[in-house]
Amino acid sequence: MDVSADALMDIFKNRGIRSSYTRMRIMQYLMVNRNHSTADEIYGSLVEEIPTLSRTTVYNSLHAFVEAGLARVVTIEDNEARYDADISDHGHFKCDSCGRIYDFTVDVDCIQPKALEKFRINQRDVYFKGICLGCLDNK
Amino acid sequence: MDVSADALMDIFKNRGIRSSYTRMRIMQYLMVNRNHSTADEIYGSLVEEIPTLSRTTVYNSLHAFVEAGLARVVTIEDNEARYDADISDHGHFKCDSCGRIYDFTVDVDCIQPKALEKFRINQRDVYFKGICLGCLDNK
DNA sequence: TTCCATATTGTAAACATTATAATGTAGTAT
DNA sequence: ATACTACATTATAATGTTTACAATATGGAA
Repeated sequence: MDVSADALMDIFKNRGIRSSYTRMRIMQYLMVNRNHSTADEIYGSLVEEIPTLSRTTVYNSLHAFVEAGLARVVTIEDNEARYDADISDHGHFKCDSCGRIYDFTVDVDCIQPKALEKFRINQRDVYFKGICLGCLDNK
Repeated sequence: MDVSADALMDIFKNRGIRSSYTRMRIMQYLMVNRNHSTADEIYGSLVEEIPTLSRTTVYNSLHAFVEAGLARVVTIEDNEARYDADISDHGHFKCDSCGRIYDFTVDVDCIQPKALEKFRINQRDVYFKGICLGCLDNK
């Protein structure tokens, strides 16, 4: 699944954020590597190709994407923020053994807490943890 | 809601972790202040009463509690871990305006993702964000 | 009371993230 | 096309949270 530069420029323009080569490469990375990368993983991969890349730029860009609704932060682990370009409603499962993060579909509408009836809910996150099938089989 | 030292010593003994004054005070703090405190908030409160208290001890104790199943980590925000002595199944709502964290009851059994059918699920977290009623009324 | 495993402490280090100020660039207006 | 302006990028330094480590103190069993 590749993403053309033209398509990205359109997406950025629609969301009101400026296009740049770096920003496009970061967004492409998120869209191609759907592995819920950390900012540092993105930096480490892209700096080989863009030697002048700065960590701050990665953080700035990711924040801009989140603000613009183009990506979500996944805080399933307490010591690092991960980023996900899939903004459709879905949950995340983290395997405590191999560390992989799996997506799964969730009907968030089945969660309608009475305590929040009059609250304005902007974001719903569902995080599960345990052992994935592959790691269970390896024992 | 107060918690006697005797009751706490029993709880610790049942879970196989050693009792100590510091540890009991940290657990009491979590059980009385059900406000999903950060490690630093707990340290800041207790150090007035236990001047020799060390941050490391707070972290160690909290980790021990989580390991023993006496507390849960709430990672609703990406830059800080919060701790919750309420280990019953419930979700967390964070108000983006006032920052308060609300509990709400969730029927987690209504979430049965097919993709995870053969996975072992050990922990389920539901995090919502938005604006709470109080903050909505203040506008 | 003695002893050992473990808890506590202080310091320093690791780690992720943010602040700042100078420089570079995209995109609009001229 | 050119110039201009707002914004993106960069390097460095600082912040904030959490962990590593080694010395000391303590809980609980023998």
